[in-house]
Amino acid sequence: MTNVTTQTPDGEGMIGSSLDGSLLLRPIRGGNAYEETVERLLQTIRLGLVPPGERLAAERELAVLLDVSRDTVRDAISALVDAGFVEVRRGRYGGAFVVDPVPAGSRPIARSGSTSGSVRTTPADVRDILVLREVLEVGAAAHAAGQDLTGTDRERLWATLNETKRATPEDYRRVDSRLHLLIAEMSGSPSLLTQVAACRMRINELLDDIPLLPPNIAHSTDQHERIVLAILTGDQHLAADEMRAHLAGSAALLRGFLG
Amino acid sequence: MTNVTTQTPDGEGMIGSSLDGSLLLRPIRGGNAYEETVERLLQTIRLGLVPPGERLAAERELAVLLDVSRDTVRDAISALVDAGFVEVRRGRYGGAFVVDPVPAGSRPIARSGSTSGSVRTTPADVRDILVLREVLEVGAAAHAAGQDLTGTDRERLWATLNETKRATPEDYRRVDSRLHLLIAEMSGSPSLLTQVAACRMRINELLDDIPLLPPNIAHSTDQHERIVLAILTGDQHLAADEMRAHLAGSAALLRGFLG
DNA sequence: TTCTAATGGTGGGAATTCCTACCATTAGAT
DNA sequence: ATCTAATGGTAGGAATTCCCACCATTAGAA
Repeated sequence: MTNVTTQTPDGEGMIGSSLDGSLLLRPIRGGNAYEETVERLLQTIRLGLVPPGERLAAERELAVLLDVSRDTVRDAISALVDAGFVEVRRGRYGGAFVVDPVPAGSRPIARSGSTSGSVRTTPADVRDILVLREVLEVGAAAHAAGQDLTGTDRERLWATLNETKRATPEDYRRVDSRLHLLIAEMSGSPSLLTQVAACRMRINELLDDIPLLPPNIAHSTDQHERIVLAILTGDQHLAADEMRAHLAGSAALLRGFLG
Repeated sequence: MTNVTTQTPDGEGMIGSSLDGSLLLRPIRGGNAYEETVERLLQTIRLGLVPPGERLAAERELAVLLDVSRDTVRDAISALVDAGFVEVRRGRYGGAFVVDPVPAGSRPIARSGSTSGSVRTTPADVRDILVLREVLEVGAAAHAAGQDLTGTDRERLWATLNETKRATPEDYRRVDSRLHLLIAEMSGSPSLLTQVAACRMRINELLDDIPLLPPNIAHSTDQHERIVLAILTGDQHLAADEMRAHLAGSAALLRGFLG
């Protein structure tokens, strides 16, 4: 259904099947401005980019950064307050502060006529997102290894790696995300970083449904170290391979539970 | 400036510098719905997904596919008519038909109070998008090579490759895009395909500003053949390497003119 | 011819989003 | 104590976008 180019009077190649217009004719926006703003702010919190106890940027600043009206930002923050993710304090040096600890999974955030009926994730969806993740993160690791990293960047990598080593199980997801995002940042491409973040967000939603075992954590931390070392020594191939191996672990886990 | 987490009262790691919130706090949408709709429709035309003489989907259908009101779709189509890309016919079996031939570059499409002051692309922007493209397309090629392609898929690949061989210079951009998108489709990840398409749209905008020389075309077609062969023989490493080499060409071109 | 169905064209009102001020609160500086 | 500056809170109007219903046109079917 919804076949876009039904008739092909004299179409040049008739390659058709799915390379027709319908490829790019997908939803322009993932929802209204309000929903997307909530999603973005939630990401910065749940990916650990704004740690518990820290403050989000000021409303006016967020409005500029997200290119959205301040009203919309306020609506979004209000939703985050209702959901228990942030607390708002007025006056100078006030703002929206991330609560400590950050509430765990489940995100029933919505407004009145929200038509988002929580679509079920099929095994095909799982495979889809896993392929995308591998492409993005392996590529990011390889490019990070190819960069001429500054001393500061190297220290940040190492420090974040150490954070993952001493992270408690409840903190692990957040710290793990920080490390992966930091690697993506080292690739030198903000767009790539954005894609990795969006992808991890989707993956994290899936991971919320399956248990995280200590043995997995130990193994994962070991792989993190090898990835970081490969990046620091500038070995692009090794960085890619180690990242690929690292991702294969959680991929198998996800496929086992959901695929 | 615009440092989001200015003060760090007791922040856990003070990793701070750029892994703070500002990473994900980038513009939510690339413009208003109207502008994005025009852009998407333009790309389906200029990427050759709806060939000259063919008809775009009906307004009501586009509205559903793009998740935008029909009014906005109509505004966008109206802009395409003004710009000379499509002609509209009424009545049953009517619709918006792509003119033949498709008008060449330059896109002065705009509306009345358009505040989009055509943001200049900086060298950093060029590097950014080029890194993202390499990651996405090299990854797509590698995964395509790793797939167990059906006979039909193999034929489509080969047929599209042959189209690029006999394409005229004016057709080349369109046919080239089709091949690259087909490769992305073969990766088996719809999300990856979408990302590749979006990325190519941005790249094509940049390519519009620089000349396309026949020697480039010949070399490019040669590389296309090697990429397709690597995919068909299931050699993931070779497919990745050939794609990387292929992209390096236009990357150098873009860096030379804009970077 | 006549009818049918798909399609573009039009209009009114609602919802969302944006814009632009201005008010209220608060921590620190003076 | 007072002032300052940054911040959240509020309000009105404008612009954009959406939704829905209905009209006009047209190719093909009956």
